[in-house]
Amino acid sequence: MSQIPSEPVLDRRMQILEAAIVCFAKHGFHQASMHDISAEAGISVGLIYRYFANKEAVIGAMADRHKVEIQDLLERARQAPSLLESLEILFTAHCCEKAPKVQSAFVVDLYAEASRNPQIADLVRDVLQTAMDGVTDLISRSPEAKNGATHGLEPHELSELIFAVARGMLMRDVLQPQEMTAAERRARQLEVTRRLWSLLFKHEYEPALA
Amino acid sequence: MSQIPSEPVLDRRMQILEAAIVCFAKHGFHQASMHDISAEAGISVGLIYRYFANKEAVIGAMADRHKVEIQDLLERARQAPSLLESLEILFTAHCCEKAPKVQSAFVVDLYAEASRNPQIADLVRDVLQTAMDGVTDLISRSPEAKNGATHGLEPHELSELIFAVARGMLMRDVLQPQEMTAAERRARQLEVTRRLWSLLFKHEYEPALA
DNA sequence: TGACAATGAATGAACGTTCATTCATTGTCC
DNA sequence: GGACAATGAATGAACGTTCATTCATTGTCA
Repeated sequence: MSQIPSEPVLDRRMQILEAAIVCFAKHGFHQASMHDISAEAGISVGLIYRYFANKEAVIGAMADRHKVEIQDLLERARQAPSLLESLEILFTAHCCEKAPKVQSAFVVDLYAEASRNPQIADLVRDVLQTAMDGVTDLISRSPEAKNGATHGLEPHELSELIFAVARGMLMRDVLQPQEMTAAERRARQLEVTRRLWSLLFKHEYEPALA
Repeated sequence: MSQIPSEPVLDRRMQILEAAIVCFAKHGFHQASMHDISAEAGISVGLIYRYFANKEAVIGAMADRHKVEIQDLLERARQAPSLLESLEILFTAHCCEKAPKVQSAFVVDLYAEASRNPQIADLVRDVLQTAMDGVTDLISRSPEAKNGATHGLEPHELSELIFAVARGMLMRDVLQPQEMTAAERRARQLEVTRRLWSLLFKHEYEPALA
């Protein structure tokens, strides 16, 4: 098979969503106009309406896509050989794949939108719950938890702290004055991950900092 | 002298800002119209323009006010008798004074705005730096730090983690389906604070959970 | 030719902002 | 005190612009 797109409709949708995330991150959901998106995608305004009912639907589809991405990420984290490495995957992928700052800005905007759009809030809450359950499970199965190296905290409590830190770092990202390189950002995130890991789980490993 | 307000101008500005934060939290900076704000304040649209050059200036003034509030908060935290109590003040005041969810939504929106408005980003970064310096200082002076109970982490590293968790909790707040009571919210925040404190600083105190 | 993909000018609603106008209050003079 | 002038806070209709959305038209391929 060459690359016949079995669903050219899906390709168009993806093309539009790809453009949309760039515009949303650059201007915010409501500041980004449909003309901006169509220009970014290199198509006409009207065509967007062939694939999405309206702007809300584009935002909704973006949130859905984000959900799938998070689930993929969690699956990858699950397959890591150690808990630390799982956490490293979770903490670095979230902000370092693709365009770094675009992702962060989009997620912060998504939460801002969630604060006043109950539909988006439901979706984000659902994603978050799934991801947190995944990490809770990851912790439960880890040797660290089985060896009682968790300071008496329950896996779900640790998971909550881990996600709080992850969100907090994400928020900080959007303040960064100019683009860091993906490598710099990754290094910084790894440092935080290790620091957090060494605090949350008892370690006879190395004395904290890298 | 009876109670002649020496600066009625400031009162009007405050009245407008009070209305603005409600509208901004409810609809977001750019979704809240000047008409919304004037209606909430119970005045006419035109009057807003007597006290603020334009909408941007209202947003800027809100951010400035937030800066002052944070500095007050830090001052209060500084006066607490112990590090744990300082942290409790920092973690609870931020979300529990006044209207709880309004504050959180406003701050998340502020960060979203910062991601694309360099002027706002500068302001938020400045506030954050001041606050973090304050907490770093607080930690440095604490008995915990002097007794080497900080897991080998520097005060500023601990401060970074503390603020990351605080921001992360704030983001989570906006997902809460319906308003919690201030008391519930406070209880939850205190639990997280204690959990974090017991992880960051070595404790022969009580075994973690309340 | 017919069916469908794609265009982009046109539409109307909503927005930020302006400004001519109103009117309660204050000051001034007899 | 009473008549009148001056003030400027407050109003809200109106303006120009932007935006989401529509749809008549054009392009494309089988």
